[in-house]
Amino acid sequence: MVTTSAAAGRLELDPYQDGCPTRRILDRVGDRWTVLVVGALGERTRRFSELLRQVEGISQKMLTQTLRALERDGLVARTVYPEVPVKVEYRLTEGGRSLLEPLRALEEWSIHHFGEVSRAQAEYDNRQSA
Amino acid sequence: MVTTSAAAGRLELDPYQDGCPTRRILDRVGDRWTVLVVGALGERTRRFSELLRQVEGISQKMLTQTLRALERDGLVARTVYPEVPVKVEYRLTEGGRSLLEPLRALEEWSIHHFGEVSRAQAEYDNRQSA
DNA sequence: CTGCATCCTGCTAGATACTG
DNA sequence: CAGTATCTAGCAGGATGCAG
Repeated sequence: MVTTSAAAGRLELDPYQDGCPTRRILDRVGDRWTVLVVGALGERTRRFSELLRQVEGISQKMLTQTLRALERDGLVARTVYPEVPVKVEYRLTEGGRSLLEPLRALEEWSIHHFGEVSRAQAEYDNRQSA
Repeated sequence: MVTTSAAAGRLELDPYQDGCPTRRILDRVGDRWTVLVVGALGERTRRFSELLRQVEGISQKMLTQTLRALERDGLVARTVYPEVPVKVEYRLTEGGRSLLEPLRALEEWSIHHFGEVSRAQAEYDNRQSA
């Protein structure tokens, strides 16, 4: 892992620029299901059907799509066991595991600030209707 | 993810559960424009038109929408100066600034892993067409 | 079991025009 | 300058059926 000296090298890859390549990454990473699927794979290797059950609300189509994208990005590895019926396992690659940390940070933030945000929303809505 | 030691029996905040409230937060936070707008406000207070210019590619509509959502969440404060023409400034609240860190972590990750991911994609696409 | 193809729908976001 | 309102197109994503 490269250590990140935060503010230093921000100029080369400025995500505020429209064409900036990091935007593509941020888009994928910010995807609703990506976050949850990567999280679900954080603990251990999982089968397709396991993921379908664990990530509540995801459709088969979106799970497939999300996994394919992650595989293409080299963040998830896919292993097919040619049994009958077929068994397919997914696991995070090293890159995928490295993504786990920033995502956990986000999740921690969500949990920690949920109450605060909810209160703010309630107040805001109150002011509006008043 | 929620596997922070104390999280044993907290069904309420399991983001894998469909109804989990943290999902709403993750959804907003993971939003394409939210990340960029919060980032743009990280440095200092900015005016509407400044943001419109800085966050390249965002439409006026989406900027307004994103700012309203952030304001509602209590993450951004809005100040109107009743001059002519009107001047409106946006700044991060304390909560908003606290969000800055996990977002920066994500951005750092994107920058550091961009090359790796690109290579993986190229390889993947090669295998497909072959 | 896993996953692709197809069809169909609702919402999202862009463009445009108008206002305080 | 900083919005709101309306209209529309495109596409994300659900449902279903089929295949390896």
